Amino acid sequence: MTVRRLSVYFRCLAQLEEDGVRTISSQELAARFHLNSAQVRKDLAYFGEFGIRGIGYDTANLRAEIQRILGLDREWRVVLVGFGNLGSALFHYRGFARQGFRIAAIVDDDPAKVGRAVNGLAILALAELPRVVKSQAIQIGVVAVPAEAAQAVADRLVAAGVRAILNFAPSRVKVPKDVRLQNVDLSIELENLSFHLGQAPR
Amino acid sequence: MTVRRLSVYFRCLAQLEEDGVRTISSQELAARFHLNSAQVRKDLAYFGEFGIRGIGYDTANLRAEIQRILGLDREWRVVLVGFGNLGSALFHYRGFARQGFRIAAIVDDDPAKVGRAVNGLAILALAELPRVVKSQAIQIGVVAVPAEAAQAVADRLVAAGVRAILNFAPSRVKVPKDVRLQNVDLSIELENLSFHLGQAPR
DNA sequence: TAGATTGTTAATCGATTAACAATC
DNA sequence: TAGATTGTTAATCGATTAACAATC
Repeated sequence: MTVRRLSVYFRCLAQLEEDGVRTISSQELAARFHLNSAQVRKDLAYFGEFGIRGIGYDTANLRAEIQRILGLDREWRVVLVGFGNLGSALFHYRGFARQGFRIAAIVDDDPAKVGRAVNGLAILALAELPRVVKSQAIQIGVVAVPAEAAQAVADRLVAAGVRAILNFAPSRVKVPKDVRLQNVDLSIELENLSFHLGQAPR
Repeated sequence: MTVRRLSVYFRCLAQLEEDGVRTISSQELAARFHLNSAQVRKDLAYFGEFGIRGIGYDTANLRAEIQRILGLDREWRVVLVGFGNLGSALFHYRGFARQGFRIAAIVDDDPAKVGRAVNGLAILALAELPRVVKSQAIQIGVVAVPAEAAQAVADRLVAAGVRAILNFAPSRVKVPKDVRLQNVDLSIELENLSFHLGQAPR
């Protein structure tokens, strides 16, 4: 939950920095998100003393600190598994690169796709996974395959040695607990929307 | 938060029903998600008395009740705005239909795309939005355009009369508070992953 | 009736907020 | 020094969990 808020602060600070705002108080920062200023201070103080009493926070400095805390100051090397509609959309999604996620390899089990190149990056066979994870020093596997194939792909990614999996398939997968798993489950978002629409009057 | 858990119960119950399990206790249900049985009972009791003391919950009945609560027993009519990589991926994503989200129209501002048909559904010009929302009785707008265009698209959707917006663009948009907004922000998921990887030892 | 399990009340825990001494 | 704002401790609030009477 704190990380979620740090993400929000980060983007806000980046914007403020662009706008030429040099310092900002917890009060002002909180007001932008309907949050409490004590919460902002507590979130930040947890990671260190970044503020100056009587003044507030140096915008650029705080932005840099949060960037470092979130690990956004470094590059994460990613293998994209599955180059269907979703995989292709993710590959072209600029937000990935913006956050330091570098797609260093693509694999797919469809022989018709293997060998093709997108933006100069060749699509490799699934069997190449262990070799490419090692040679490309890949840390993260992105699963963009159909639900029924997700677990098998996750298993192969873990065996190949990735440290984290970002799962876009609409199914839960299980991984050893030393591997970080992040599910991006669209179903839950849809159900949330559906529920709240159902509650509304009309 | 409760809705999130209801979603999880729902999928679990659907699975149990398929497996032929007739009744399940809060204890058993909780065990599957490392939750507390009191929490399961409380979540469910909030919406009504669905259980039978001494027995547990009827799997099929509870599944149906949650389905109704989540609004998954009805169809939601959707307009997809933007048919780039992301829009195309969402259009072909089977989870949408599975949850009752029926894409009834597609609009895009690229003249090269307007007029094309996908699976028999024509891509319309952005200017058609007010007309199509009305004629197709559309309740939900899905925003799948670049970040810089998201706010303008959201405004047009609201003006056209949708009741909810599902925003996939990597930017926050503002809508009147009688319109339900759900952001699917991949950036936050990436930052979460990045943060936790950064904390891990190696 | 005895055993099991619900729905709900009371106790606990953690997260949010208020208040304030420290200090720029 | 006076005013402002931090970092942090204490108070509050809400959500989770334990306990149990109701009841199948």
